[in-house]
Amino acid sequence: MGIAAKQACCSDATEVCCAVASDVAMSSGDAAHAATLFKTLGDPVRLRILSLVAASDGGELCACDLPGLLDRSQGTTSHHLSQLVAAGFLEREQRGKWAWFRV
Amino acid sequence: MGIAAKQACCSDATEVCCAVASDVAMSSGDAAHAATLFKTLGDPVRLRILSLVAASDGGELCACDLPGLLDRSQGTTSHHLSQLVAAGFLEREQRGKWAWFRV
DNA sequence: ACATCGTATTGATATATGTCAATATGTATG
DNA sequence: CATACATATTGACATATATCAATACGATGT
Repeated sequence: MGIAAKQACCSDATEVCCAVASDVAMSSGDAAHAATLFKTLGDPVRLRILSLVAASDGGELCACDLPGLLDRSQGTTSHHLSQLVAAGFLEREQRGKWAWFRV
Repeated sequence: MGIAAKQACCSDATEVCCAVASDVAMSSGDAAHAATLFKTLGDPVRLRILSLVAASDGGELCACDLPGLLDRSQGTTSHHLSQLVAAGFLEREQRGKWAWFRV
């Protein structure tokens, strides 16, 4: 019933004597923001995309290679690329009719 | 159609001259394992639990405080704690009838 | 043993997400 | 302009997940 927090600190003080965990810990907003970043990394296909881009020659990779490398449809790879770009993990550059991505 | 990978490397060599991205990049197994860890962190409630434990006095927190701190039911908080323990982010210790957690 | 309190598990439900097929958009080239 | 090709978007569907209420489990103390 929430006794522990009181026992740990300030149980006998009438004034504020120290910070409690709920004040020091990250806010709900911070947690929500950070969680979206982790969630973006929480898919094996997206992790592999990041790894492939980072390991590619020149640090960039063409979207045209991903369906073959990942064994996923073109639409699916495009979807994952969009998420990685939206989260700021990848940058997109259109060169001719190809789309290139770098970390 | 996957032309870029060939153009980037080895296009005119008959023998192996350098590593291609798909060999250097993380394997599907590695990606799957890492993704499960990120997925565990990809929930705002679990991030807040980790933060609260880390910020708690003595670095440990009683499960009894979480429903109040997180505004979630007892069953839900227990569920998240189990996931964090299973992923190795938290350790659980039973003391009396209370369960205490540390990072 | 019994009653009580804290925690874990189960069942149910709503929402989110990964996936593909199909279609649309856009970019170069005949 | 028309055609072909690369990428993005949409619709549909199956699975995963966060959540709660209810119940089961486990430990304490009377």
